[in-house]
Amino acid sequence: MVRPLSKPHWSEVKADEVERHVEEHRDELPDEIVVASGASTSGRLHVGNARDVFTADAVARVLEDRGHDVRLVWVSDDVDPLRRIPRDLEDVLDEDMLGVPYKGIPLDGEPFSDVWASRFVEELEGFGVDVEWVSSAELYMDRGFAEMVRKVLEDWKRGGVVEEVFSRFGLETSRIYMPVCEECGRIATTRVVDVDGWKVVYRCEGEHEIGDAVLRGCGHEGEIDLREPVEVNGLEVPPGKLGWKVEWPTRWAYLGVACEPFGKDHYVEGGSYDVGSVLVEELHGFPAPVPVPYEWITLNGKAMSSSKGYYVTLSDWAEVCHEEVLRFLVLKGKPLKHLDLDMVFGLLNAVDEYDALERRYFSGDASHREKVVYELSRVDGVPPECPPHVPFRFCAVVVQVVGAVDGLDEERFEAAVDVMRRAGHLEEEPSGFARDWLWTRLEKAAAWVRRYAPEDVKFEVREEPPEIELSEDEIEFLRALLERLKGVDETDPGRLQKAVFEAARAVGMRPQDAFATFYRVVIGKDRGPRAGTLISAVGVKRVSRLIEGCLKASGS
RNA sequence: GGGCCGGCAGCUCAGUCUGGCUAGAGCGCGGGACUUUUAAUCCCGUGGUCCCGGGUUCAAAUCCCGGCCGGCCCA
Repeated sequence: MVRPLSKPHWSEVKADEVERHVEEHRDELPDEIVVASGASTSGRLHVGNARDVFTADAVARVLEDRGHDVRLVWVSDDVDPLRRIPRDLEDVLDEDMLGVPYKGIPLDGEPFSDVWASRFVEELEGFGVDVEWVSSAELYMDRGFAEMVRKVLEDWKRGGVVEEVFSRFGLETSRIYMPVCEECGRIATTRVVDVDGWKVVYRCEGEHEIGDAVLRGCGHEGEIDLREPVEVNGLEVPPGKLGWKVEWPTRWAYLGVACEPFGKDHYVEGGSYDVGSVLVEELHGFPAPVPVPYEWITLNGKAMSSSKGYYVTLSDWAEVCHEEVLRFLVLKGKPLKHLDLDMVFGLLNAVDEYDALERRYFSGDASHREKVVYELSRVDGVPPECPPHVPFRFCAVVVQVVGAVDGLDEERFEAAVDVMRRAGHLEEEPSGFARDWLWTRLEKAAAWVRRYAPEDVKFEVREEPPEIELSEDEIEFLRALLERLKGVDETDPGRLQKAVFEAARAVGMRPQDAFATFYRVVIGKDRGPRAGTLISAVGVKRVSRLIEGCLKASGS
């Protein structure tokens, strides 16, 4: 047995599987390999929804690299009934929107679901994912899909495959199709009474638990045509939708899906993938796609939820960190691994880890699997050179030192580069790509400081000398420090660090007390970034001015 | 009741699919650079019942069977 030189990444293993699948079902599948992903558009879409897409994108990218034509589609589930009013929209949406399909809920004149979907698709572009957005509502309004729906309902009416498969799994078929009530606009309260060709007779009645509410049917009895949209709140919505367990397989067959990632909740015995796989084969004569079940992304250990307003969006992430780092976090581990997001220290560690990987990639020390992870993490291909990895957490200090937390300009950028240079983080003068890269990192670090940095790592260098009460020792210490700062090379943080320490020793003060005094004078806190680095960054002149001013203002 | 996933260093995990070098990394911890507070940097060091039991094998963290514990999901 020859030991393989390097092991494949999970995306490659999946791609192998998809290739075999496509080979085996050449007659039933389209020429282009369709990799599907999707989400329910019931509210703002977040990084949890992005795992689905990144996972699909990874498999798609590998297949593309192998020379296949691939379609990456993303389906927005927008005909589902609204279960609860999202927290961010409590003031905007009315209770009577509950039970109405998302597509029929207006938000600034646009369907509620399209607002979320289009925003998400746009965000995905920024993360290097180009999806073909397919709206479920539009599918239902498509003639070809409507024909498949009719086929399903006819089969159901005569007690065919659907009934047989459902009962095999111990499931009921009573809610196999949900018409939209033309009277009240809700989809959650209707029942099919009869099916006849394109016509579906329904009644809006009974009590239905949905979310935390109980909805009562309006009593309307009507008839819809599977080909004709219905108007709800001035918006055009499909006449109804299939129950999820039939809708999914029907969609696979219609779109020709060969591979699809989905949340692990669907991947259980008797769950929707299980039932769907059997249905799609027996009803539509189409092979079930290669499944890629994945775990949820949690935020500080808790599930993200758009309806509860507890989430991080792709835009949130991109504001405070590199897009690649999120892709990296999602793609490095197998899809079924838990991934817990922590926007504070977890984020800093993730950037370090990503930087280290990037360095190995460029030095040629990366294993095969690492190379794949790195390349899959990239938004826009491999950069022309290895970026100048000034640690992200150091950048978070630097932006505060140069006063760029609220915005970066040329002058502050130069000051920041100066600090990095003195701190020994730059091997050569950054230009072109390296410069742009540093600019981006500094901007993101600044945003991170604004939004996520804990209080104890935040600080601001004083503009004016403070008036504070100083003990004799402290006065002595500050004078000694001032003296020592005079001749010191300000580009040498180590030397400056020593100067503080020597000054403390000269007056017999405990170093930690001396340092605390120093920080109080310069940044108004008891602690701060390493003193030498701070003085070097701020400049001896400015520090001296603060100390002198403070001594004067404090009456010494 | 069933399913999926996980269990390896103090912590978070990689390695398990495809059995094979001495079981790794980061963080932590100890020490040093520097008599120093800090999620600044570098260096050195520390750290293990790979959940338990059995089986297969020349060889098991890895494969098989049976348990235990935890998380999640379906019903």
